[in-house]
Amino acid sequence: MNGGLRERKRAATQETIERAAISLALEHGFENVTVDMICEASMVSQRTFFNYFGSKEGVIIGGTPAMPSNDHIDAFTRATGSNLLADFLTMITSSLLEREPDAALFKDRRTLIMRTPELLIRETARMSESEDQFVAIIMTRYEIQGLSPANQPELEDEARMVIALTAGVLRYVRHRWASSQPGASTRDLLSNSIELIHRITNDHSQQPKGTAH
Amino acid sequence: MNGGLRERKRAATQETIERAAISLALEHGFENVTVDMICEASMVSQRTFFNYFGSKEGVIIGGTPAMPSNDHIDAFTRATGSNLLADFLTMITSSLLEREPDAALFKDRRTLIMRTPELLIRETARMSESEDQFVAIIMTRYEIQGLSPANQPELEDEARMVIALTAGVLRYVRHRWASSQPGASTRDLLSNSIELIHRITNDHSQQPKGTAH
DNA sequence: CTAAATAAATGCATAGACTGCATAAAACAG
DNA sequence: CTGTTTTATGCAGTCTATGCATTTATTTAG
Repeated sequence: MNGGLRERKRAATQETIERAAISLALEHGFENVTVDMICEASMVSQRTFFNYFGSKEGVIIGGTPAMPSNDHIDAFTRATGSNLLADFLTMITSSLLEREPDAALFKDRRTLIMRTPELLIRETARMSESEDQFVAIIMTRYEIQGLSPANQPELEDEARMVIALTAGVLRYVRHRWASSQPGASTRDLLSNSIELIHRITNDHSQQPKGTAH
Repeated sequence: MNGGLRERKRAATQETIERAAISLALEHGFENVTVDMICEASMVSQRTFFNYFGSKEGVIIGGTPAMPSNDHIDAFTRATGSNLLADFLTMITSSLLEREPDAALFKDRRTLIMRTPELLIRETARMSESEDQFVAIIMTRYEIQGLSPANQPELEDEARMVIALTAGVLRYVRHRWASSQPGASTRDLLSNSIELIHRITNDHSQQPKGTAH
């Protein structure tokens, strides 16, 4: 059942189409590439293309919304760290990185997404598509941390705000990813972003930063 | 030149189409309404529809990105308040509210947008479409506040993060708008949201909130 | 190994959003 | 009233996307 011919062929076809699409889009710009062009380059029918990815955008940003693995979720809900936003952001970025094992392809995708408004919009929207699931995950963490279920509504509000903020920050992170050097550490990038947020929300307007530390 | 027949007719046509579109979409759901249906209801050709709004979504969320008025921008750049994020958010929401004088129509739009994922995505994206202009506005404020232009790059980063965060928070605010009662104060909504953000970013995990304060 | 069952790939027809281009109708300026 | 400038429309065509029927390939049961 596993590793059968069918499964392997399916994976191969998917990869062929994806690579063709990314390559074409990098060369001509996403909006100047038609689905037919991608199909011809990857030798499948248009119908097959849509069977795999559902939409033209899907071939770049992924046909199905990315959900963190159970391991990541566990690590998040049980984290002892006190910074909810940082931990959540870490979970999300980890699962994004892990989704694409091929580093070069990962970066090509990022580059493409950042230079194509349409794609960036979609990718950003992905987070809120799964909003309810994320809320559930955050609520689990609250629960494990022993927060009283009494004020569940307030906690849920808080969770939604965390997700909204994360979606915003992710835009920033993606931008950095796309222009990063090979050795760049995502961990550092995240902690810098969190620090930046702190500066902003605790803004005292006087000597906000810059030369500081 | 002003108040001419042409201009008035144009405004009337636009309003007719918008009302027809919103009404139809509220009744049948945005995705079940075709452009042809809107055209028939408002007695214009399809071509005219696209001349006015550019896209099916445009008729709901507005054909052109909303930019705050000069008054709002001035108020923002010269604000003495120390909370950059709060001030920026205030400027944005004010200009959104002011854009639609008809309160009932404003709420219909919000309701529609919140119940239609596709529209919500677009509306959210609107903010980043004008990102560069917003960055410029924020930089002006920094300048007026006497921040050294020496660390301009860092300040620009900070500005972009503020915009990203605002985009996130706006999602939350819109949600509240759509479900709010007539008398609800936007000012209160904003200050509650800001407070929520503070709780999150200063999170101490122990007694984070709920019964507190 | 063969035949039935299952899954995948394809072709075809069609809807619906959107654009370019040419033309007709309306409003305006002098 | 006449020439100019804006709007409105018609029409043909492109492109994404979906439903349905058919063919082809893989798997599994006997």
